[in-house]
Amino acid sequence: MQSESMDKREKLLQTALELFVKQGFNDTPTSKIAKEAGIATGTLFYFFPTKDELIISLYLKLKGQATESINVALPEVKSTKEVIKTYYEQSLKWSLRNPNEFSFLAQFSNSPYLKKIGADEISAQIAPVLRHFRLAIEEQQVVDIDVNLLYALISNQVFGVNQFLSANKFTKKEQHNIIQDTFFMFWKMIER
Amino acid sequence: MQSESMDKREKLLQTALELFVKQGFNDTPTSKIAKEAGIATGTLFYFFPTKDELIISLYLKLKGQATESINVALPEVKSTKEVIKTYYEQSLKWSLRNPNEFSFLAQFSNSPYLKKIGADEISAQIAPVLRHFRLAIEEQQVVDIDVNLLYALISNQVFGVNQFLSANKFTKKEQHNIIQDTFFMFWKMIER
DNA sequence: GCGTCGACTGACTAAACAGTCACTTAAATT
DNA sequence: AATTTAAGTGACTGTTTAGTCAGTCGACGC
Repeated sequence: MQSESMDKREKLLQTALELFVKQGFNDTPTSKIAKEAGIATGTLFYFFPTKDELIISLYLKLKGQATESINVALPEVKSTKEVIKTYYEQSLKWSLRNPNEFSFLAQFSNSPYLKKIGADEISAQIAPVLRHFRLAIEEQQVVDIDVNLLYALISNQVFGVNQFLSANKFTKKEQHNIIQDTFFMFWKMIER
Repeated sequence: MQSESMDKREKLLQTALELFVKQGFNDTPTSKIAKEAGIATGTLFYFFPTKDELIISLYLKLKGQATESINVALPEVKSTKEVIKTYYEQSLKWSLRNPNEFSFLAQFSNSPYLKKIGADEISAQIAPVLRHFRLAIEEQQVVDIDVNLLYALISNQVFGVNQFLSANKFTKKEQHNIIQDTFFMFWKMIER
């Protein structure tokens, strides 16, 4: 039956995502998640021992999905500039394709829940990207700044542009142009 | 006694800030806030009819403080570039001087609580800054982009640099240099 | 056709919660 | 001196919450 029936664990995570984004962690009791998902509360705690672990599982799953989706498009063959451009575009496109997921990640990352995750667990995920950035700096293609600062700059520019694009209604074409233009600006900022 | 005894309303907001930043909205009951502040729970609800209103009051107070502290340093006489630079520096310095306040604002802004505030209330607060940015664009000192996009870019770069500076231990001098350098980069990005 | 095992259930409970209310206190007003 | 008013109290309550538990159910080997 695995192929036909919805995996209940997944269904719970999916429902939790929607409710957390809409109502916040505070105002979404586990009972509501289970009810909305059409699953017994006992089942929720069968899969996730506590509400905190449900929230953290959801974060790790979504963070993993985003990272994977972005990294898949980063083949080694491209030039350094192309790698950074691809990272920028893919991050932005993922965030626009998955607004709920992105919103949840932002909410989680800016809450005290973030501290409940091991720092290594985070740095492990961004390590491959940092390697690319480090390379770009060593090749002297890019200004000589701390690689973590570079990472913070690009991430937060992606966040800002997402904010702007989400707050307005643009056509696909307009969106594409804004992404291109803002990357051009970003590159101007960091190129040596 | 007003000058000697701590204003209880203020004391409650102050205590709430610390607990919200440390534990999140979820895990900070009103009873804990009152107890920690050494004030009866009834008094909390005397000043703030609901927990939500306490949270929103705190947000509005802090957002106002930040805005005021930044705007005070924006005299009209300066050149356009100086105005943007001052805005950048002041934002960053306020965030570094007030880490708890900044953390709370980030947590609030990325949570569903934000939607409980009128959009006008927010746009009213950033209006003066946007006027400056609009002027800079009209003067052709800066690339011709939507002023809201410019605002998003500068805000999020401030956020990113704050993240980087907070995550590391720098001397005042190093901090100052990083602020200068990143503004220089930012200006390179947006100058025409 | 018996036993076990993992997925799943939902009524239940103990604790915690936001918010109430009858009351006190102290200062200002009349 | 009497009265009103506003600030402040904390025990209390009805509700909600996260989490439990005794047990159902079908599958699958034996």
